Amino acid sequence: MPRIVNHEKKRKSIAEAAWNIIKKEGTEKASIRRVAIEAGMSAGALRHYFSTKDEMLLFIMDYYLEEGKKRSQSKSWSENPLQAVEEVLLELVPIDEEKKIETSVWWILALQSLTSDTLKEKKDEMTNGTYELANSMIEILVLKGILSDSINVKLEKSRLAALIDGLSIHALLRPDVYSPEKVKEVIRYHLETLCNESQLN
Amino acid sequence: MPRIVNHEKKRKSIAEAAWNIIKKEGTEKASIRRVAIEAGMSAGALRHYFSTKDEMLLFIMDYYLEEGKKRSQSKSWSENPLQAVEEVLLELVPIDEEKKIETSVWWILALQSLTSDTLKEKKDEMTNGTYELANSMIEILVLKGILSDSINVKLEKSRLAALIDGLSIHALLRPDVYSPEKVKEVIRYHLETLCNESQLN
DNA sequence: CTTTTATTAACACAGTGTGTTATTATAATT
DNA sequence: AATTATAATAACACACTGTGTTAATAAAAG
Repeated sequence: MPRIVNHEKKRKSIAEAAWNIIKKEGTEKASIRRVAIEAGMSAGALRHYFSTKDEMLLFIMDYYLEEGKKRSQSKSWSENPLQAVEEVLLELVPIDEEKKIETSVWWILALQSLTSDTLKEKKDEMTNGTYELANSMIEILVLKGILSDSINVKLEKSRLAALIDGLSIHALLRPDVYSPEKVKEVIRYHLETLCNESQLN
Repeated sequence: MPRIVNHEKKRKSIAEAAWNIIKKEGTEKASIRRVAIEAGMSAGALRHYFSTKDEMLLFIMDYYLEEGKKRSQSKSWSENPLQAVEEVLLELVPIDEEKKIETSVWWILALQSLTSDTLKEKKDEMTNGTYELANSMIEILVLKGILSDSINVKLEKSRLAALIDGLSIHALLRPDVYSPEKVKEVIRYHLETLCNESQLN
């Protein structure tokens, strides 16, 4: 009976409009009204697709995380497991302009999740990503027998996750000190210290 | 000629009022009007001491950083340099409720500094803290001859700073996974890996 | 007692997120 | 083809926000 429009498609187009604003002017400029205008609709119309702002922001993050996943899946990783791990970890760190924006939005949302009720529910889901990926990476290295025997696997997982997110935030806030090259260097250095000397080329 | 009031004292009392709100309800609830009421004055009066909200927030951070410094200066550090370094680093990480609040406000402000013009100027000053402290700690360990010969001092500084801030943010966002004990464990573990085996007790 | 000026209060303004209500448009039913 | 049900949209109202401006108050100095 009703006129039918592709709900999900419209949400995506809204997300893209919002992203354009965020890219240029930051998260807090992406108000519902501004995004609505950018997306070519009224604020009330937008509210029909996202009943709350946090909902919109969450969708945006999910959407762009998906995009990122697709990107990394289509990527071909190195044969050398150590190098492959390094490449995966580099995906988590803002080494180019696009990832910089994604990362800053990400951290802002993550910190907002401490006080916003809407975001609170998704907090763990949001913040778990790096931790799980770090775990996987360590496990891969363990399976491949590359890791030095003296390491504590459990602690290495926690350490790697923290290091990556620390680098992520430093690269964001102090790009002069933590340049993409520097970040890469630190990650490589860290991985090297985990390994048997004999495994290094 | 004019009535005289202690400007700085009033700013501090405002800062404390704001801090009370932030502690209970988060940064974004600390609006000028709310803080003014909490401090027992009108919004216009508050504006006389802080002409902008960012200015107020910056003062609050400075104020509480000073308090933190005083606290750590009055503290007595261990004789064992490795242990002393560990204790200093633990000061940077949200292992108790008070530091949790300080840290979350800190990160929120730091990330806002990416888009807010007022905060932008203070960005480096704000974000440099951990980096410089990490540098000092590594240098102390170098001077004491505790560090293993195989390490790259420069990279270790960057790595430590990133690790500490990463732990800081993880302890904030995932206190279930990164409990105070876990954080301590990771820091200790990291320091141990930097050292000569012979130096460890 | 008057003058001077720091301090305070009271608004106005544009912007925000969030709701509610009315209107439009369209697919299905009669 | 006319009617109807309802998704989609628009247009408000509301209580906030930060930021200004402008007038009133209070107290120290002449």
